[in-house]
Amino acid sequence: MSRRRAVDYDCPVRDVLDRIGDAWSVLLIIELAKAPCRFNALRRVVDGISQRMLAVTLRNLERDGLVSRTVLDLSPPQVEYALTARGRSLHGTIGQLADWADSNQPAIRASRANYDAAHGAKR
Amino acid sequence: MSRRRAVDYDCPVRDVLDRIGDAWSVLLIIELAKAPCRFNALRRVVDGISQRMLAVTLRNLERDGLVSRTVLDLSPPQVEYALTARGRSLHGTIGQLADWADSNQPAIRASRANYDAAHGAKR
DNA sequence: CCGGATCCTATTGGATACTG
DNA sequence: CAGTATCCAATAGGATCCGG
Repeated sequence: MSRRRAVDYDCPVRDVLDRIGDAWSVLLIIELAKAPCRFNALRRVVDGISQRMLAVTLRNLERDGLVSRTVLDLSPPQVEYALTARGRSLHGTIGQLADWADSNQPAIRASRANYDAAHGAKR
Repeated sequence: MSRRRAVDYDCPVRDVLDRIGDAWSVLLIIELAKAPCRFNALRRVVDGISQRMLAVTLRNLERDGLVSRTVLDLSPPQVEYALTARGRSLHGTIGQLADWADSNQPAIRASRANYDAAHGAKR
């Protein structure tokens, strides 16, 4: 995901962190946690994601067994994406982090402003 | 951190996710959770991190008030890095995720292997 | 010992156009 | 509708050299 490290640190947490780290995965998981959704619907609701990244991210999530992909053979064709049990489980865990983020966001913002003021404003 | 999105999605969780997402921050937090540590000592223990990224990452962590930086005026100079209370708090939350990662790692690995087998092996 | 400044390459990811 | 393929600009990050 991110740059591949020179020495590939074999930490079991890395895989998950890489997935969490990328901007869109989490957004998609959160969105799909609300309800299953189709490709273009996701595209509209996520706002800002490119078609390419949506496809790539969904494929990765599916590959990890976090999201299921169901092709409905209709015309026009439809594909439904939904969280798997594992995906929902991860969503729960992410919730912890989101809570932490929410409650610490103001303090962090403040720290940053403070830091930037102390050191050269725009670094 | 990652690419800046065209439409800057103003989600309070993003900041934290970006920090978590980057490879080294979490590693450093985990390391510093064990004990405060000096620059080059960190460099040795983290293994694979470049001098530049260590400096950059530490600076970001300090900026967010997650890590404290204490200059000991000795010869040779020493700088001690340590988790702040907020840093420790985040470390705790990360623990949740690490646990999830540990217990789901095998299943994820399996899913990937399975997926890769089903679709063109190396995609 | 701690780190900033540079240089340079690999990767990321948006835009666009095309297919089933 | 649901993607894939190609092109290309921007960035991340390693290597290296240097100063405090």
